[in-house]
Amino acid sequence: MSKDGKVRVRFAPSPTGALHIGGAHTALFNWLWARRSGGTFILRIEDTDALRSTAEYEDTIMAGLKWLGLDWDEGPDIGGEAGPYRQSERMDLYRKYADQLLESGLAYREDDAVIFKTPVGVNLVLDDAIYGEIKIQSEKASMSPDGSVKDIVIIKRDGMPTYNFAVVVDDHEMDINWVIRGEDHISNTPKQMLIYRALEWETPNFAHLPMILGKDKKKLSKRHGATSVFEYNDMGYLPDSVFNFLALLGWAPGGGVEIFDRGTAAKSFELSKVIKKPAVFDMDKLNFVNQEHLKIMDPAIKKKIVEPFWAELGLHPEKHSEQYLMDALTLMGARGRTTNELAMFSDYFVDFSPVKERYDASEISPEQRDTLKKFFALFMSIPKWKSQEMEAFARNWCETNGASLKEIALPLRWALTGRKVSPGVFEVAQLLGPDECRLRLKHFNFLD
RNA sequence: GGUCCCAUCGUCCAGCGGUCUAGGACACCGCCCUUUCAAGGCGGCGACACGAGUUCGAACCUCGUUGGGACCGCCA
Repeated sequence: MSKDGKVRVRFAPSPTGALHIGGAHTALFNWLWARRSGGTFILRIEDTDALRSTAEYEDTIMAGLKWLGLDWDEGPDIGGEAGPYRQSERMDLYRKYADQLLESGLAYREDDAVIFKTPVGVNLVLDDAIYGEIKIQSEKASMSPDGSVKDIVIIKRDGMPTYNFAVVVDDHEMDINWVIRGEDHISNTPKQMLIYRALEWETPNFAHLPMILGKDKKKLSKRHGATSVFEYNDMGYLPDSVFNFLALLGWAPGGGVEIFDRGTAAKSFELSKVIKKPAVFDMDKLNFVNQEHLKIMDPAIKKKIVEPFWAELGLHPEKHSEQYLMDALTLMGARGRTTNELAMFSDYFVDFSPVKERYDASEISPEQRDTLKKFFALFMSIPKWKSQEMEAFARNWCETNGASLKEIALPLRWALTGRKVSPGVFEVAQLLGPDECRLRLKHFNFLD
C-alpha cells in the first residue's frame, strides 16, 4: 500500500498504435479499481521503443481514454508528483538502478547492454488477486525456447531500459500498489518479481485480467475487425455502451444488472469477482447494450450525437429546429441499435430527398391509387393536425368504405418515409406537419 | 518443444458441498400486442468437457485425461 493506504493504479500503454479494445479493457478495470475506492489512476506512457513510439499515437490513446470516460489523475499531459510520466523522460532513474544492480554484482555488462543474472533455485510465489497463487522456480522465469535459463536484459544496447525493467522501476518509484494488466503478462511477472527482489523492493499487488478473444477464440487482433475504440464511435456505438460492454467482459455487478453507468460500476466493482476465463467479444451483445443506452439517453444529447451521422448521409439537420430533431428521435424510440442506424432509419424526418430515391410507384396499383386519392383529399383537410385525430379519422373512413387501415396506412408510410418500417405513421405525419405531408403526397401523385 | 494459465448453454455472466430436474442476459425460434418495424409481454431451444477419487452428498474440493489459450525479443 502507498503511504496513505490508498489504491494507486496505472494504465501504461506504449504509443505504438491506437487504443485498442484489449487496452481499453485493461484501462477500464484499472479505472474502476481506483474510482471505487477514491484511489488514484495514473497514465504512464511506455515509450522505450524509440523506433515505434510516436507522439501522435500518444495523443490518440489519450483521446480514446477520454472518449470512454476514463479520466486519469496523473499523466504526461497533466503532470503529478510522481512524474515525469513518459519513460523516455526517466532515463536517469533506470540507469541509476541498473548501476546499483551492476555494483551489487547481480547484473553484468555485455556490449553496451546491462543484463540481469537470472538466479537459480528461488521459489517465486505470485499471489494474484484474480488467478490465485501461481508458483514458479526462478530459473523458469526466463528461458530460451530450448529450455535453458536465460539472463534478463534490463538496459538495451541503445541505452533504453527494457519493458521488464522499466515497469518495475516505475511502478516502484510511482508508488503503484496494484498492478492490473492483461493475462498475457502473467509470464512476465516472475521476471519482474526477480528484479523487485534484487532491488530489495516490496512487490505491489498483482491482478491479471482475462484476455479478450475474437470469435475464433484467439487473442483479439487486427484481423478481427475493429480494434481501435474510435472505430466503434464511427460505427455508431456510444462511449457509455462500450464502457458498459467492456466492463461486462470478465465481471458482472451482480443482481442480474447488465446495463449501468460508470458511477454505478465503480461503486460495485470488486477485483475478487473478476473471473479467469477469457471472454469472447460478442458484437450481438454490444448491439444490445448500445440499444439499451440509446433508450435511456437524454433526447438533447442523443440529437447531438446523431447529427453528424445525418450529415454523413448527406442530409441537412441544420435546417430544422432542435426541438423538431429531438422529437423525431424520441418518436424513433428503440428503432436502430446504433446511432448510425438511427440516423439512417430516420432520414425522412430530415430531408425529403432520400424518400424520393427509395420510393417506387409500382408498389401501388392504379386502382389503389384512386382509392387513396379520395382518402387523402379528405385526410389533408382534417381540422386538427394531431395523430390521434388522424388515426380516428382514418379508422372511421376505412370502416365506412369497407377498407382496412392497412390499405391506407402502408401507402401513406411509403409516401411519407420511403420506408416500409417507421414509427406510427400518423405520429410521423404529425411531426412532419401538414405542409410537408401535402408536398410529399403531391409529389407522389396522391393529391392533386 | 518448454513454462504458465483456463474449462457452466453458440456468446456474456450467476453458482462458491446439499435450496441445481443448474439461474439470468444476448442471439435464435414460436405466440401475443399492432397500420409496419422496433420496443414490450409470454413461451421454447440450449451447458456443468471426460474419468477417477474425497464426501452421507459435488458444477463447486483433489488428481489425471482431453481441449483451448498466453508467453518463451536488446517489443511492450
